[in-house]
Amino acid sequence: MKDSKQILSDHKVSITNPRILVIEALLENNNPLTVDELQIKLKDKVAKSTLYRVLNDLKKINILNEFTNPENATVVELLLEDGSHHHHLFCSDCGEIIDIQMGDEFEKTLSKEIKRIEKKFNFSVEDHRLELFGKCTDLCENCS
Amino acid sequence: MKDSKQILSDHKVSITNPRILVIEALLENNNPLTVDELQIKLKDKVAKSTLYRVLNDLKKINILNEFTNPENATVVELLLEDGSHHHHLFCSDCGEIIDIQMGDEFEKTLSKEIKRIEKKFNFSVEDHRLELFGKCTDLCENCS
DNA sequence: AGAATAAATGAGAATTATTCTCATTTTTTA
DNA sequence: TAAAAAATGAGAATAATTCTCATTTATTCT
Repeated sequence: MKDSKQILSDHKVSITNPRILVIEALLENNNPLTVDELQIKLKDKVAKSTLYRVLNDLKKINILNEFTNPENATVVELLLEDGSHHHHLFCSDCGEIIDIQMGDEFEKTLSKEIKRIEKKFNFSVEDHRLELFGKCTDLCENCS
Repeated sequence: MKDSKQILSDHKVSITNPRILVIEALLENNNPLTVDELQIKLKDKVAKSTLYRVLNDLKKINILNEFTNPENATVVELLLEDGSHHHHLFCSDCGEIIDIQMGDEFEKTLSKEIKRIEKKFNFSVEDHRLELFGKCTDLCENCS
Protein backbone atom coordinates (compact mmCIF):
# COMPACT_ATOMS: atom_id res chain seq x y z
CA MET A 1 0.00 0.00 0.00
CA LYS A 2 1.19 3.48 -0.85
CA ASP A 3 2.56 5.63 1.90
CA SER A 4 0.24 8.43 2.86
CA LYS A 5 3.05 10.58 4.24
CA GLN A 6 4.94 10.24 1.01
CA ILE A 7 1.87 11.26 -0.95
CA LEU A 8 1.47 14.38 1.13
CA SER A 9 5.12 15.39 0.95
CA ASP A 10 5.20 14.71 -2.79
CA HIS A 11 2.52 17.33 -3.10
CA LYS A 12 4.22 19.79 -0.76
CA VAL A 13 1.49 20.04 1.82
CA SER A 14 2.02 19.56 5.51
CA ILE A 15 1.83 16.11 6.95
CA THR A 16 -0.86 15.97 9.60
CA ASN A 17 -2.68 13.17 11.33
CA PRO A 18 -6.13 13.88 9.91
CA ARG A 19 -4.73 13.96 6.39
CA ILE A 20 -2.92 10.69 6.92
CA LEU A 21 -6.05 9.05 8.32
CA VAL A 22 -8.26 10.24 5.49
CA ILE A 23 -5.83 9.08 2.84
CA GLU A 24 -5.42 5.72 4.53
CA ALA A 25 -9.15 5.23 4.81
CA LEU A 26 -9.45 5.92 1.10
CA LEU A 27 -6.52 3.67 0.23
CA GLU A 28 -8.01 0.77 2.16
CA ASN A 29 -10.97 0.67 -0.19
CA ASN A 30 -10.40 -0.14 -3.79
CA ASN A 31 -13.62 1.53 -4.71
CA PRO A 32 -15.03 4.99 -4.10
CA LEU A 33 -16.74 5.86 -0.80
CA THR A 34 -19.53 8.25 0.03
CA VAL A 35 -18.56 11.03 2.42
CA ASP A 36 -20.95 9.38 4.84
CA GLU A 37 -19.14 6.08 4.75
CA LEU A 38 -15.85 7.87 5.13
CA GLN A 39 -17.19 9.77 8.12
CA ILE A 40 -18.19 6.53 9.80
CA LYS A 41 -14.80 4.97 9.16
CA LEU A 42 -13.12 7.96 10.78
CA LYS A 43 -15.54 8.39 13.64
CA ASP A 44 -13.83 9.82 16.74
CA LYS A 45 -10.57 10.15 14.84
CA VAL A 46 -11.19 13.14 12.61
CA ALA A 47 -13.67 15.97 13.25
CA LYS A 48 -16.39 16.42 10.69
CA SER A 49 -15.24 19.92 9.81
CA THR A 50 -11.71 18.66 9.41
CA LEU A 51 -12.82 15.82 7.19
CA TYR A 52 -14.44 18.25 4.78
CA ARG A 53 -11.42 20.52 4.95
CA VAL A 54 -9.05 17.67 4.25
CA LEU A 55 -11.15 16.55 1.31
CA ASN A 56 -10.92 20.05 -0.11
CA ASP A 57 -7.17 20.03 0.46
CA LEU A 58 -6.85 16.79 -1.46
CA LYS A 59 -8.95 18.23 -4.25
CA LYS A 60 -6.64 21.22 -4.45
CA ILE A 61 -3.60 19.04 -4.98
CA ASN A 62 -5.53 17.04 -7.57
CA ILE A 63 -5.47 13.66 -5.95
CA LEU A 64 -9.15 13.47 -5.13
CA ASN A 65 -11.97 12.74 -7.53
CA GLU A 66 -15.38 13.85 -6.35
CA PHE A 67 -18.72 13.00 -7.90
CA THR A 68 -22.23 12.01 -6.85
CA ASN A 69 -24.07 8.70 -6.75
CA PRO A 70 -27.57 8.32 -8.24
CA GLU A 71 -29.06 9.57 -4.97
CA ASN A 72 -26.94 12.69 -5.33
CA ALA A 73 -24.78 11.90 -2.30
CA THR A 74 -21.17 12.99 -2.60
CA VAL A 75 -18.68 10.26 -3.40
CA VAL A 76 -14.89 10.52 -3.28
CA GLU A 77 -11.94 8.46 -4.36
CA LEU A 78 -8.19 8.92 -4.47
CA LEU A 79 -6.68 9.40 -7.90
CA LEU A 80 -3.05 8.48 -7.55
CA GLU A 81 -1.57 7.34 -10.81
CA ASP A 82 -2.30 9.42 -13.82
CA GLY A 83 -2.59 6.39 -16.05
CA SER A 84 -5.65 5.03 -14.31
CA HIS A 85 -8.43 6.48 -16.41
CA HIS A 86 -11.59 4.70 -15.36
CA HIS A 87 -15.35 4.94 -15.06
CA HIS A 88 -18.02 3.89 -12.56
CA LEU A 89 -20.66 1.25 -12.16
CA PHE A 90 -23.41 1.86 -9.60
CA CYS A 91 -25.65 -0.78 -8.01
CA SER A 92 -29.10 0.57 -7.21
CA ASP A 93 -29.75 -2.25 -4.75
CA CYS A 94 -26.80 -2.05 -2.41
CA GLY A 95 -25.30 1.28 -3.40
CA GLU A 96 -21.93 -0.19 -4.22
CA ILE A 97 -19.76 1.74 -6.64
CA ILE A 98 -17.22 -0.13 -8.71
CA ASP A 99 -14.33 1.24 -10.75
CA ILE A 100 -14.36 -0.04 -14.31
CA GLN A 101 -12.00 0.30 -17.24
CA MET A 102 -13.43 0.48 -20.70
CA GLY A 103 -11.64 -1.18 -23.60
CA ASP A 104 -9.43 0.70 -26.01
CA GLU A 105 -11.93 0.43 -28.82
CA PHE A 106 -14.49 2.23 -26.71
CA GLU A 107 -12.17 5.04 -25.70
CA LYS A 108 -11.04 5.45 -29.31
CA THR A 109 -14.57 5.66 -30.65
CA LEU A 110 -15.37 8.11 -27.90
CA SER A 111 -12.41 10.33 -28.83
CA LYS A 112 -13.64 10.47 -32.40
CA GLU A 113 -17.11 11.44 -31.29
CA ILE A 114 -15.71 14.06 -28.95
CA LYS A 115 -13.88 15.69 -31.87
CA ARG A 116 -17.16 15.88 -33.75
CA ILE A 117 -18.94 17.39 -30.73
CA GLU A 118 -16.15 19.92 -30.24
CA LYS A 119 -16.60 21.18 -33.79
CA LYS A 120 -20.35 21.12 -33.71
CA PHE A 121 -20.64 23.15 -30.50
CA ASN A 122 -17.39 25.09 -30.77
CA PHE A 123 -16.29 23.58 -27.49
CA SER A 124 -13.01 22.44 -26.16
CA VAL A 125 -13.64 19.19 -24.28
CA GLU A 126 -11.16 18.53 -21.49
CA ASP A 127 -12.54 15.53 -19.70
CA HIS A 128 -15.33 13.01 -19.75
CA ARG A 129 -17.13 10.67 -17.41
CA LEU A 130 -19.15 7.56 -18.09
CA GLU A 131 -21.50 6.12 -15.51
CA LEU A 132 -23.28 2.78 -15.74
CA PHE A 133 -26.32 2.07 -13.58
CA GLY A 134 -27.69 -1.34 -12.73
CA LYS A 135 -27.90 -4.11 -10.20
CA CYS A 136 -25.24 -6.49 -9.00
CA THR A 137 -26.99 -9.82 -9.41
CA ASP A 138 -26.74 -11.74 -6.15
CA LEU A 139 -23.03 -11.32 -5.73
CA CYS A 140 -23.01 -9.05 -2.77
CA GLU A 141 -24.40 -9.72 0.67
CA ASN A 142 -26.46 -6.54 0.69
CA CYS A 143 -28.42 -7.64 -2.35
CA SER A 144 -30.83 -10.31 -1.23
CA MET B 1 -44.78 23.43 -27.94
CA LYS B 2 -46.23 20.48 -26.07
CA ASP B 3 -49.22 21.05 -23.86
CA SER B 4 -48.40 20.83 -20.20
CA LYS B 5 -51.97 19.94 -19.24
CA GLN B 6 -51.95 17.11 -21.70
CA ILE B 7 -48.69 15.83 -20.29
CA LEU B 8 -50.12 15.78 -16.79
CA SER B 9 -53.37 14.11 -17.76
CA ASP B 10 -51.50 11.55 -19.87
CA HIS B 11 -49.74 10.55 -16.69
CA LYS B 12 -52.91 10.52 -14.59
CA VAL B 13 -51.88 13.13 -12.08
CA SER B 14 -53.96 16.13 -11.20
CA ILE B 15 -53.59 19.25 -13.20
CA THR B 16 -52.55 22.13 -11.00
CA ASN B 17 -51.13 25.54 -11.63
CA PRO B 18 -47.72 24.97 -10.06
CA ARG B 19 -47.25 21.81 -12.09
CA ILE B 20 -48.20 23.57 -15.27
CA LEU B 21 -45.83 26.44 -14.54
CA VAL B 22 -42.91 24.15 -13.75
CA ILE B 23 -43.42 22.09 -16.88
CA GLU B 24 -43.72 25.19 -19.02
CA ALA B 25 -40.57 26.68 -17.55
CA LEU B 26 -38.74 23.49 -18.40
CA LEU B 27 -40.24 23.29 -21.87
CA GLU B 28 -39.15 26.84 -22.67
CA ASN B 29 -35.51 25.85 -22.36
CA ASN B 30 -34.08 23.36 -24.75
CA ASN B 31 -31.33 22.54 -22.30
CA PRO B 32 -31.33 21.45 -18.66
CA LEU B 33 -31.65 23.98 -15.84
CA THR B 34 -30.29 24.02 -12.34
CA VAL B 35 -32.94 24.06 -9.61
CA ASP B 36 -31.65 27.53 -8.81
CA GLU B 37 -32.30 28.83 -12.28
CA LEU B 38 -35.73 27.24 -12.25
CA GLN B 39 -36.48 28.86 -8.90
CA ILE B 40 -35.60 32.26 -10.29
CA LYS B 41 -37.78 31.74 -13.36
CA LEU B 42 -40.72 30.84 -11.11
CA LYS B 43 -40.13 33.49 -8.47
CA ASP B 44 -43.40 34.67 -6.88
CA LYS B 45 -45.32 32.11 -8.90
CA VAL B 46 -44.50 28.83 -7.17
CA ALA B 47 -43.43 28.40 -3.55
CA LYS B 48 -40.03 26.88 -2.99
CA SER B 49 -41.47 23.90 -1.15
CA THR B 50 -43.95 23.37 -3.94
CA LEU B 51 -41.25 23.54 -6.56
CA TYR B 52 -39.35 20.71 -4.90
CA ARG B 53 -42.55 18.75 -4.45
CA VAL B 54 -43.52 19.17 -8.07
CA LEU B 55 -40.07 18.09 -9.19
CA ASN B 56 -40.49 14.94 -7.12
CA ASP B 57 -43.91 14.39 -8.64
CA LEU B 58 -42.48 14.64 -12.13
CA LYS B 59 -39.75 12.21 -11.19
CA LYS B 60 -42.36 9.74 -9.98
CA ILE B 61 -44.11 9.76 -13.32
CA ASN B 62 -40.77 9.41 -15.06
CA ILE B 63 -40.73 12.56 -17.09
CA LEU B 64 -37.96 14.28 -15.18
CA ASN B 65 -34.27 13.58 -15.43
CA GLU B 66 -32.21 14.77 -12.49
CA PHE B 67 -28.45 14.93 -12.24
CA THR B 68 -25.72 17.24 -10.96
CA ASN B 69 -23.38 19.66 -12.65
CA PRO B 70 -19.62 19.64 -11.93
CA GLU B 71 -20.22 21.87 -8.90
CA ASN B 72 -22.65 19.27 -7.59
CA ALA B 73 -25.68 21.51 -7.99
CA THR B 74 -28.87 19.72 -8.94
CA VAL B 75 -29.91 19.99 -12.56
CA VAL B 76 -33.23 18.92 -14.07
CA GLU B 77 -34.70 18.45 -17.50
CA LEU B 78 -37.94 17.11 -18.92
CA LEU B 79 -37.72 13.77 -20.66
CA LEU B 80 -40.70 13.60 -22.93
CA GLU B 81 -40.15 11.30 -25.84
CA ASP B 82 -38.63 7.96 -25.12
CA GLY B 83 -36.57 8.03 -28.28
CA SER B 84 -34.47 10.97 -27.20
CA HIS B 85 -31.48 9.27 -25.64
CA HIS B 86 -28.83 11.92 -25.14
CA HIS B 87 -25.87 13.01 -23.07
CA HIS B 88 -24.54 16.26 -21.62
CA LEU B 89 -21.81 18.75 -22.30
CA PHE B 90 -20.84 21.14 -19.48
CA CYS B 91 -19.03 24.44 -19.84
CA SER B 92 -16.84 25.21 -16.86
CA ASP B 93 -16.71 28.92 -17.75
CA CYS B 94 -20.36 29.85 -18.03
CA GLY B 95 -22.03 26.79 -16.52
CA GLU B 96 -24.10 26.11 -19.59
CA ILE B 97 -25.29 22.55 -20.07
CA ILE B 98 -25.98 21.32 -23.58
CA ASP B 99 -27.80 18.19 -24.68
CA ILE B 100 -25.78 16.14 -27.12
CA GLN B 101 -26.48 13.04 -29.17
CA MET B 102 -23.68 10.59 -29.77
CA GLY B 103 -23.40 8.80 -33.09
CA ASP B 104 -24.62 5.27 -33.64
CA GLU B 105 -21.12 3.88 -33.83
CA PHE B 106 -20.41 5.18 -30.36
CA GLU B 107 -23.57 3.80 -28.83
CA LYS B 108 -22.95 0.45 -30.50
CA THR B 109 -19.40 0.19 -29.24
CA LEU B 110 -20.65 1.18 -25.81
CA SER B 111 -23.28 -1.57 -25.84
CA LYS B 112 -20.61 -4.12 -26.62
CA GLU B 113 -18.46 -2.89 -23.77
CA ILE B 114 -21.42 -2.91 -21.43
CA LYS B 115 -22.03 -6.57 -22.19
CA ARG B 116 -18.44 -7.32 -21.26
CA ILE B 117 -18.74 -5.34 -18.02
CA GLU B 118 -22.00 -7.11 -17.14
CA LYS B 119 -20.30 -10.48 -17.39
CA LYS B 120 -17.15 -9.41 -15.63
CA PHE B 121 -18.95 -7.97 -12.62
CA ASN B 122 -22.07 -10.12 -12.74
CA PHE B 123 -24.14 -7.00 -13.09
CA SER B 124 -27.24 -6.14 -14.98
CA VAL B 125 -26.73 -2.68 -16.46
CA GLU B 126 -29.94 -0.77 -17.00
CA ASP B 127 -28.83 2.69 -17.97
CA HIS B 128 -25.80 4.81 -18.66
CA ARG B 129 -24.77 8.42 -18.71
CA LEU B 130 -21.93 10.16 -20.47
CA GLU B 131 -20.78 13.61 -19.45
CA LEU B 132 -18.31 15.78 -21.31
CA PHE B 133 -16.58 18.68 -19.57
CA GLY B 134 -14.94 21.61 -21.26
CA LYS B 135 -15.24 25.22 -22.29
CA CYS B 136 -17.41 26.82 -24.92
CA THR B 137 -14.89 28.82 -26.87
CA ASP B 138 -16.15 32.39 -27.16
CA LEU B 139 -19.57 31.49 -28.39
CA CYS B 140 -21.59 32.54 -25.42
CA GLU B 141 -21.87 35.97 -23.90
CA ASN B 142 -20.93 34.73 -20.43
CA CYS B 143 -17.58 33.48 -21.63
CA SER B 144 -15.40 36.50 -22.16
C1' DA C 1 -73.48 22.18 -11.67
C1' DG C 2 -72.64 21.54 -6.54
C1' DA C 3 -71.47 19.07 -2.42
C1' DA C 4 -68.31 15.87 -0.57
C1' DT C 5 -63.84 13.91 -0.84
C1' DA C 6 -59.20 13.75 -2.01
C1' DA C 7 -55.12 15.94 -3.32
C1' DA C 8 -52.03 19.83 -3.64
C1' DT C 9 -50.30 24.27 -1.97
C1' DG C 10 -47.86 27.98 0.75
C1' DA C 11 -45.30 29.45 4.56
C1' DG C 12 -42.22 28.49 7.45
C1' DA C 13 -40.09 24.99 10.66
C1' DA C 14 -37.02 20.98 10.61
C1' DT C 15 -33.31 18.36 8.71
C1' DT C 16 -29.04 17.46 6.34
C1' DA C 17 -24.80 18.46 4.10
C1' DT C 18 -21.22 21.62 3.94
C1' DT C 19 -18.61 25.74 5.13
C1' DC C 20 -17.01 29.05 8.37
C1' DT C 21 -15.06 31.04 12.82
C1' DC C 22 -11.80 31.27 16.22
C1' DA C 23 -9.27 29.75 20.15
C1' DT C 24 -5.96 25.98 20.69
C1' DT C 25 -2.70 22.58 18.96
C1' DT C 26 0.45 20.79 15.61
C1' DT C 27 3.72 21.31 12.01
C1' DT C 28 7.23 23.67 9.64
C1' DT C 29 10.93 26.96 9.33
C1' DA C 30 15.40 28.52 10.24
C1' DT D 1 14.38 24.73 19.92
C1' DA D 2 11.92 29.12 19.49
C1' DA D 3 9.08 31.70 16.42
C1' DA D 4 6.03 31.70 12.66
C1' DA D 5 2.80 29.46 9.84
C1' DA D 6 -0.60 26.14 9.11
C1' DA D 7 -4.06 22.90 10.58
C1' DT D 8 -7.47 21.24 13.90
C1' DG D 9 -11.81 20.65 16.77
C1' DA D 10 -16.09 22.18 18.31
C1' DG D 11 -19.79 24.20 17.30
C1' DA D 12 -22.14 28.20 14.87
C1' DA D 13 -23.66 29.64 10.27
C1' DT D 14 -25.34 28.69 5.67
C1' DA D 15 -27.59 26.34 1.90
C1' DA D 16 -30.32 22.83 -0.13
C1' DT D 17 -34.09 19.92 0.55
C1' DT D 18 -37.88 17.83 3.07
C1' DC D 19 -41.61 18.06 6.29
C1' DT D 20 -45.83 19.87 8.77
C1' DC D 21 -50.24 21.53 8.86
C1' DA D 22 -53.83 24.76 8.11
C1' DT D 23 -55.93 26.46 3.83
C1' DT D 24 -56.94 26.20 -1.06
C1' DT D 25 -57.71 23.76 -5.29
C1' DA D 26 -58.93 19.80 -8.05
C1' DT D 27 -61.56 15.64 -8.71
C1' DT D 28 -65.40 12.63 -8.03
C1' DC D 29 -70.04 11.45 -7.53
C1' DT D 30 -74.52 12.37 -7.88
